[in-house]
Formats: sequence, structure tokens, C-alpha cells
Amino acid sequence: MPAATPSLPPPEAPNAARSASLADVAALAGVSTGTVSRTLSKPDMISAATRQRVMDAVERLGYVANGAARALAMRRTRTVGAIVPRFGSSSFPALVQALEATLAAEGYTLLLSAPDPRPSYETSILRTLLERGVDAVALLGIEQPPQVLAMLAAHRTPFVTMWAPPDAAGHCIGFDEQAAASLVIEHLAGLGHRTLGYIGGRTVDSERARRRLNDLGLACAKRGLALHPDAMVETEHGFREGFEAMNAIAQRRPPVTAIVCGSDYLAAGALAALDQAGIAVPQRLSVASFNDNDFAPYLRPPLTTVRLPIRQIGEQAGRQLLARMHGTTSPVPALLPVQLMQRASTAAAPR
Amino acid sequence: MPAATPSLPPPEAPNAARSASLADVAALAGVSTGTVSRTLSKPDMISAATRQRVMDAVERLGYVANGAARALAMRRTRTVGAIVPRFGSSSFPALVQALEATLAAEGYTLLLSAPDPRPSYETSILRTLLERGVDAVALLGIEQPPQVLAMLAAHRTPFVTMWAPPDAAGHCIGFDEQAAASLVIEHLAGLGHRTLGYIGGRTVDSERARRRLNDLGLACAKRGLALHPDAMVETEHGFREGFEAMNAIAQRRPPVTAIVCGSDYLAAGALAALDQAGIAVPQRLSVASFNDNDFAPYLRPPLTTVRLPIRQIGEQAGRQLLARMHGTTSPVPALLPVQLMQRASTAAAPR
DNA sequence: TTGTATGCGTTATCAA
DNA sequence: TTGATAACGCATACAA
Repeated sequence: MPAATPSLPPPEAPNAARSASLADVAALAGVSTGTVSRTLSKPDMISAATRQRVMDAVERLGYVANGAARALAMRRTRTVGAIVPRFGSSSFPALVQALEATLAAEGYTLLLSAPDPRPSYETSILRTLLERGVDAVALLGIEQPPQVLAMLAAHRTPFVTMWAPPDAAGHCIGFDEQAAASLVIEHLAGLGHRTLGYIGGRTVDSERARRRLNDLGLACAKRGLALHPDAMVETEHGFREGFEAMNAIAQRRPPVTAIVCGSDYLAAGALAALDQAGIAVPQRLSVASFNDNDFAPYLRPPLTTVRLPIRQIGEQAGRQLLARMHGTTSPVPALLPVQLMQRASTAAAPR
Repeated sequence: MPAATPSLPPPEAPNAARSASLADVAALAGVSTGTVSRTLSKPDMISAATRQRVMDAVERLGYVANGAARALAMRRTRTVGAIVPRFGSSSFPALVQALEATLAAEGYTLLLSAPDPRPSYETSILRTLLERGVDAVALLGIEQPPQVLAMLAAHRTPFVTMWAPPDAAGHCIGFDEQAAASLVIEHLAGLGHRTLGYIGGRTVDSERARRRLNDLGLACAKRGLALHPDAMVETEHGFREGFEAMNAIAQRRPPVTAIVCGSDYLAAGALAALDQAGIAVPQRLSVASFNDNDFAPYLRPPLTTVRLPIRQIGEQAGRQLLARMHGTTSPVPALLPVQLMQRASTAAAPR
């Protein structure tokens, strides 16, 4: 160790080995570290003169606070963990973007993780997040294993589940899935359809997909409609997947007059497949879809879609977490409304 | 081991006020904190017996390390910052997913931030990231202001720019944009097209969009093709935007025989618009596009597209950062190859 | 193999 | 208003 300069401050930065610390700033400004800290956090507690000196020193040294030290002392990181599966596709990115924006507005940063399919559950990801000291966690589209909730509880970490079944533990930000299913089915029933197909998510992977299917089934039953087994495909959400699913269905030639798609990616893919196969829509087959990316309304022929409040989920989740982190007891989140986007598709059911 | 407690540890958790610390584990296991720390980080330095005791204590207390303290002591956070604009749309999510996966495999977590349009530059976001102690930074799709690079350099933080001009400062992970433009134009020239349109990103916002346009122009010039001003639209990347851009172009009825789209979102939207307007493709108008989402090939009618190596950019960037953080001098990244996805679209140029 | 003690950079408490 | 100083929880060099 070179001359440790026990008393007086070095005139210039002696070694730029490490980036400047609070102590460096204090030395340069000729004040104590406490004063520097206060100057940065509560400037009005400091006299204008010293404040100026401190700020100058901060500027000259290019001081950037060490978040680890701050987190250690303050016991919070201003960081929020998000566990998001299949981030690269479907409508999750839009949701995450909304979440990030909401949190960023209050100075929080998002730690993004994807659940690792390998180990037992996503508890290892959660563990990593907790080690990173996240102040809160947002869970998206995962079936919460009890362990996850237990860990969260044990660490007193606020969390929300997004787009999850409303009975999920913890506070859930979602929309009325049953109403959404109902809107689609009622619409098709009104057009005279009796036998339907469905292209949607994998029920084996996803509790949400199971519920979606269940809700559709109930809505169908209420109106005497039926889902035909040969016209059902479970797949990932994506354009390509919708395309292939629709092709598979078309090959089986099931006696259906309408297809419901679980997302507008799937719908777009399905329509492309029908187009290529020369199957006229809606003359020979109607298509309706859940709309999570705002582009279904632009597809030809006009689709009737239920618009899902994707970005709103992200925003609400962000607000909810902020409130909870700040100790504000926020109202129990209500289900967000869904909306039927009716198009002037007056075509009656074929057949 | 029930009666471990050799000396005088609390029989149960006395106050669960805070979550367990190393000291708590040490006390319960009847060892020192150093031993616990070593047990967790380098287990083979510890005797089997004590290791077992420590692990039991860890288990019983549900111990999770405090990352802030660890980061403070180790001077690293195992965290990587990513600055990603508009990641809710276009092809950025896929890239981010690839980046996250690559980093997560090595125990790194991604801190995701979107550049805030408000303040001068994204230096405030970068500042936040640096305060959080990120070990490295990945910049995506932004025009790096000198300040950003300066801050990065001042803090000795490794970084890469992704999908940026190759001459950008720092190491850039990208692909050969000129080759991509060339492939599209050569293809259209080969079909006999002479006058083209283009729907792409906003050149005013994006250096990348400027270059893309420039590259297309050069490729056109080489073959004597021309871009028609009335058939040029700059917009955001999205399905809806492509739809509206194409409608705008159609209204102006420019004398073009082919349209180039900057992304498959735009292409999909454009095709939907043409479809709705009853403009036959490719009989009356050819459409070609840059393909960043793997779904253009499924669009009808067959599009010829250039596949852009989006996920590979994320992976390469991740690897590059990992290497740099570990001090490994990794080879200078080469431009990733692009690929023409030719479809059996043998239609010659109309007119 | 294990224990002890120090440092990491902030915040916060308590005096001055 | 400011300064000294004690946490904060972990890693690690050094001792034993």
C-alpha cells in the first residue's frame, strides 16, 4: 500500500484505481462523509456554501454512489424482480414494458428473470432475486408453487401475480377471463355458429390456458355450442404456431364453422394458413380471437376480438408494488375490464 | 441433528424480525461466520462434519445471502445492465430473451432499463445502472452519446453495443447490414423491378434507420433501381404501423412495382392493408422484407425476406460480456451472417 | 480445517 | 448545520 495519506486530502486524484467514494468527495470538499451524504439526499439540510463545495467535488470526481453500500445501510435496493416466462414472444414484452415504465418513474429498476425450466421449480430464480435484494417481486404467468409463495412470505417481500387466476395467493392483477370468454362465445353464437374450434395455449403447461379453455367451455354450454375435438390445437403463442395449428386443423376437416384463437399472433398465423389454403373467411369459416397485441383489428377479414388489457396489467402491477413498498395500504386490485371490439362483420354463420 | 447447540445459540428463532444472516447460521451451527461463508462458497475446504452442520442450519433458517453485503465485499454484483428502447414491440424482446438466457446460465441477472425520452440523454439511466453496481452493460439500438461512453469508460465497466453501426465505439455485436440490403435489392432487381418503395424506421430517430436507407440506396444504385419518394414511409416498427403506412402509400398511387419493408411486423401490416384494398400481391405489387421475427415466411403470398440474426446478437453479446467480465480477452466479434430466405415466388415484375 | 479481525461505502444516530 | 462513529452482512487475509 502506498502512502496512506492519513491526515490531509490528496490535492488531486492520486490513483484512479477505484472510482470515487463518498470519502473522496468529502476529502476534496473538506467536509465529512456525513455531510456529503446529506447533501446528496436532503440538500436543504445543508448550507448553500458547503452544498456548492460538495457538488463541485461530486462533479469533478464524477462520483456515482455505490448502491451495494447504500443497500446494505438502508436495507433496500430500489429494485424489483420480475419472473417472466417466454419473454421473447406473445404479449409479455408489452406488459413488462409497462411495468418497467411505471417503476422507473419512481426510481425503481427491474431485474428481469426467466424461469429456468431445468430445476424443480422457479425457486432457484426467486432465490437469486432475493439474494439480489429485490424490494418486491412481480410474478407473471407462472403456476406459483407453494415454495415460491413461502419464500416470498418468509422474506417479507411484497409481490403481485400478474395475469394469474384471481384465487392465486397474494394480490393478483388480472382481468375478467370469464367475461372475455363469454364475449367471444356470445358473439359467435349470435352469428349462428354451433360448432367451434379453438387454437390456444398448452393446458399442460399453463393453469391460465386450462382456465381459458374451461371458461370457453362453460360459455359454450350456456348457449348450446360445442367445441369440436378435431378442431382443437394447443400450442405456443406465436404467428408460426397459429399457422401450423390452422393447417393441422384444416387437414382434419372438422365440421366447424368458426375458430377461436387465443391470441392475435395465433389468429394472424391461422388467417395466413387459411388464406394459403384458399379457405374463405368468413364465408366458409369465421375466426375470432383474444387480442393482446392490438393488431388483430387490422387483419383481414375483420376479426371480432376481445381486447385484453395487457399494458394495464403491467401498470397496475407496478402501482400496486410501489404502494406496498411504500407501506401504503392500497386497495385490493379489481379485475380489469375487457372489451369486445366489434367489427362490421355481418356475415351470418355458414352452412 | 437435533441437539447441535454446543455453546449457547438460541434454541429457536428468537425474533424473526430480520431474515437470517451469516451470523445467525454460524451461531446455530456452532461455528464462526467465516466457516459458514466458506462452506457456502468453497465447500471442499470444509470438513464433512461441519459442512453438514452448517448446511442444516442454513436449511433450518432458510438463509439467503445478502447480495448487497456480498457485493460490497466482493466488488461485484453478478448483474448486467441492459438499456433497451421499445422492447415491448419489434424484435427486441427476442434479443433480450437470448441475452438474459446466456447471462443467466452463468449466474448473472439482467437489469432492464428503457431509455427515458425526457432528459437530455440516457446518461441518467446509465447512472442508475452504475449505481446499482452492474458488472457490465449492454446497449441496444441507441445512438450512443459521447457522455455515455465516457461514463462507461470512467467506471471501467465492460460494455457492448448491439445491433449498432460497426464503427460505434466499444465492441459491437451486429450483422452485415449492407449485405442484408444488397440481398433484398438484388433479389428484386432479378425479378425485373425498377422502381421501389420502402416502409421502414424513422431516420430522424435512428442512426440505424438512416444507414438502412442508405444501404438500400447504394444497392439500388448499383443495379440502376430507384426508390420512389411517394412510396417511402418512415414509422415505428409494428403491425399497425405497417398497415397504415401501406394505406398511405396506396392512396398516393406511386408508380412502383415493389415495396421493401424494414421488418416483418411492417410487412405483415402492409400485406394486410393490400389485402383489404384488394391489391393483388405479387401480381400487382411485390413485397419483400427484413425478417426479424421468423414469421414473414408464413405470410401469404410468399415474401422473400432477409433473415436477421436477432437472437444470435443477444447470445453473442452475452458471451462477449461474460468473457470480458472474467478478464478473458475474447476475439473481436465478427459481423453475424445474414441469410436470404427465398420462397418459390417466381412471379416476374408486373407492368 | 477453523476462528478472528478488518474492510467494503453508505446511512443514520448522537453530539457538538 | 456539521462531524464522528456505529451499524449494515459478507468475504478474506492472516493466525491458530
